[in-house]
Amino acid sequence: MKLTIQESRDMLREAGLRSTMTRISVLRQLWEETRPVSHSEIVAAIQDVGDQATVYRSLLTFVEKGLARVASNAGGIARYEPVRTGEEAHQVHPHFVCSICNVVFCLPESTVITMVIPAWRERLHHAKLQFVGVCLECK
Amino acid sequence: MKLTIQESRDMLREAGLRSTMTRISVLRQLWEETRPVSHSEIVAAIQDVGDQATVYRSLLTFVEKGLARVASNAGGIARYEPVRTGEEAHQVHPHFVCSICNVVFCLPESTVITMVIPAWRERLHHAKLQFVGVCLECK
DNA sequence: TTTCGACATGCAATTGACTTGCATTTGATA
DNA sequence: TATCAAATGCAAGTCAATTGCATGTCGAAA
Repeated sequence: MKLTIQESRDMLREAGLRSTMTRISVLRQLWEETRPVSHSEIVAAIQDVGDQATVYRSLLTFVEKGLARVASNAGGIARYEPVRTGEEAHQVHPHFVCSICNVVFCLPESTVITMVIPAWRERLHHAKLQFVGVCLECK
Repeated sequence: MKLTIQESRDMLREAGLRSTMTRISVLRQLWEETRPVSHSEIVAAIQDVGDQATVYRSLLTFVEKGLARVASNAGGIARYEPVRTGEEAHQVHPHFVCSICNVVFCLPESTVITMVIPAWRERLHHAKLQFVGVCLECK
């Protein structure tokens, strides 16, 4: 799902952040991808727009402000995805991780059904469900 | 759950590995812990028994041979846990991750109920369920 | 629209977990 | 106990992540 520049500006403003070239580019890139992407992938994708340290700090800020989250740390590499409005905080968002190439992609919500017993629900404000296997490419 | 030295030797032998001081220490340490531990935590725990590179290679080997697995990469740090016999490959093993201090600990299986639709079951040979929140210490 | 201060950036350097090369040592089989 | 593939110790290298600091810029107020 793509984001217009104006939509990006609005989201940043709403989060209390200044609109800068790098931030807009990073945010749009996150929304353009269909899977969680790493810092270096974003740097490569928006090359010439902002330094890697700036991209890094943008991502940190986005996570802090709730515009993005770390979807996975598979293979020791953080992968980010946008937080879309309407997503329940405790909702399980399933990902598939290839144990060979470490690619991460989203699974349809309908792939899994998960329930958390009520006593824990409050304490688990965000859930990550990660399935590890071998992707079709590596197979 | 502790492991005797003899039990450790047996497990290593069964996995086709030589029994060495470092491996026995690492394996026993994994089983002694009640939560997944990082490479550096193990190095600290078994100090004087083996070099960090050896501990590292032991862990890699254990994962390869199915004696251990990476339970989490939270915060970019790999945490290992022993694979106990009888654990189904596709069984969901839930962990709690503190979003502040990154501590990882096991949740009782009964905390969550997860179902994977049959069409995907084969391809998802190992599942990781990770709940992110704030631990009591950080609260 | 200009000014100004806090915020954000670019660059370069550092950290720290992870990983590897290689000479030496050692477990376990013959 | 002789043998040698496997395992180790040491030191060095890799790479993502992180930080310090001087400079640049957004955007609210004048």
